[in-house]
Amino acid sequence: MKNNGSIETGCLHCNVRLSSVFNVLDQEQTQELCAHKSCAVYKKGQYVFTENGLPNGLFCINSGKIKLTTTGYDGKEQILRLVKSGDILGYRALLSNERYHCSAVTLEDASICIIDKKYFFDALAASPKLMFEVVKKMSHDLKTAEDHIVSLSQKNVRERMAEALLFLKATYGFEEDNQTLNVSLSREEIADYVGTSTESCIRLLSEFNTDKLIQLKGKKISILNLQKLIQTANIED
Amino acid sequence: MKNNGSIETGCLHCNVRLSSVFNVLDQEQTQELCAHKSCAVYKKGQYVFTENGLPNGLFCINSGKIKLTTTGYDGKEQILRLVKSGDILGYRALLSNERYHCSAVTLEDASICIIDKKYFFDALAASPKLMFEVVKKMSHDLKTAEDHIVSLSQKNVRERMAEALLFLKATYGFEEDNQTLNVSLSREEIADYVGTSTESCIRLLSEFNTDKLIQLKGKKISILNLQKLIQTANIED
DNA sequence: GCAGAAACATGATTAAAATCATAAAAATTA
DNA sequence: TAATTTTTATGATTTTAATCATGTTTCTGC
Repeated sequence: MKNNGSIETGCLHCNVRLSSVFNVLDQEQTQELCAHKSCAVYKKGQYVFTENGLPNGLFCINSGKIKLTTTGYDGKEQILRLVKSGDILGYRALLSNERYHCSAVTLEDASICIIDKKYFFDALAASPKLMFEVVKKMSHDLKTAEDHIVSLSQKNVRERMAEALLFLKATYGFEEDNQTLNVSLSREEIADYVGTSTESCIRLLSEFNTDKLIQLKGKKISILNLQKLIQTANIED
Repeated sequence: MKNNGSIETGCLHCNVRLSSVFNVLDQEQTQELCAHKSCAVYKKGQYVFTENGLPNGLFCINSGKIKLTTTGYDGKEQILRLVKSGDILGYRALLSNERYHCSAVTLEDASICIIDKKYFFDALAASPKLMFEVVKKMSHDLKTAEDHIVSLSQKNVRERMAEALLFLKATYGFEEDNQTLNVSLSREEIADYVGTSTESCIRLLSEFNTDKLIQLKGKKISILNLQKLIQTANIED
């Protein structure tokens, strides 16, 4: 009885797995993995885990988008990372044996597996390959965070806003029309990523809209002039 | 011929090793390590590695302090991390098989070992314990970076300046007098960490000095009123 | 010890962005 | 569908911090 779930949720048949850190596992290891995970469905806006909580497993996003946020001073939110299907979630606190220092909230309905903590550690110790994959993921997140630091330190709000739109494109890509960002964030959420006030965020997006860099339709943002947006973000000189 | 260096530089007798990621190695592994490292001395202001360079080993700080900086837009420097003896250096690019995305510059004369790349990877694969130590280090650096993001996003320059002084205290500690920060940075370097202009940095430090929060003597900064500095940094409410 | 350069200091001005205020539009719920 | 709340929008004002300008001190090399 290796497979607790239905055939659809079996890891061997999971096409997201192939683009995840678990792609390095062989068939046997994958079945082991499958036996130690459980899957859950989350509604939009639900918490997957919360700040200060203790991790008891590794989350793996099957479908859906998630924001990692932390509550700063005066209760203001800060979006630290954005996560998509195939990504692992909650690995930092788990690996360093600490409490979560941020919360994970779904941006849309999501399906998420949780892999048993003990099994995951054993799997890591048994498979250097898997460990290296996780290290690469963390390394990438560290680089992204440090890029963000430079941006926050040295760029003005307009540049950071343009950069944020490019980041959303890089993270979630476009819809079928090849220009609409495949994620819906409120202006406040965008501001919480960019590090500005909601009003400034609204103002700048309106301005980009007027200047035909982007097109706004409710929460949907389309990139009309990628080249000019890159210029506005002032990426490399 | 296991030991290339003098007895003083042998890893077995290195007291810095015990507070480093390599403390998990046994005697035999430590001798192996010793056979695959070489040690070098750097003068203050020297580059250990530079942005865009290719890593060919892991650096381990024997003595001395190092700043990790990246060149932002308009050539402005950003200090990303501060490194001290016992710390490893240049691990991110090495582990993710990328070029360095920042440069490492010594803040004072330093003695630094470099551990052969191939050996280090083999050692990691052979010792999950060592790997976990490295992962913990990266995890810590990621948390620090994300804390910095929140600070840059949500705090004003005065708060960040106070926070930076507390960070220097946490990183390098005090001198024997138990109040003077055990590191010498120029005002410009502090500004490059805080994310402000050199002038604003100078002004705020003078102000803290006038307000008796700190005492300035050239590059030496003493913390006179820790409690008030914590208040000024607006850490937790 | 001196000359030049770099770092530190401080005032004046300008620019950027936050905050405050108000209102319209959209979404949610009764 | 009407009522209420939330989100988006935009103008006016204030605050913050950058920039510009100038002078002083400290450091460094000869």
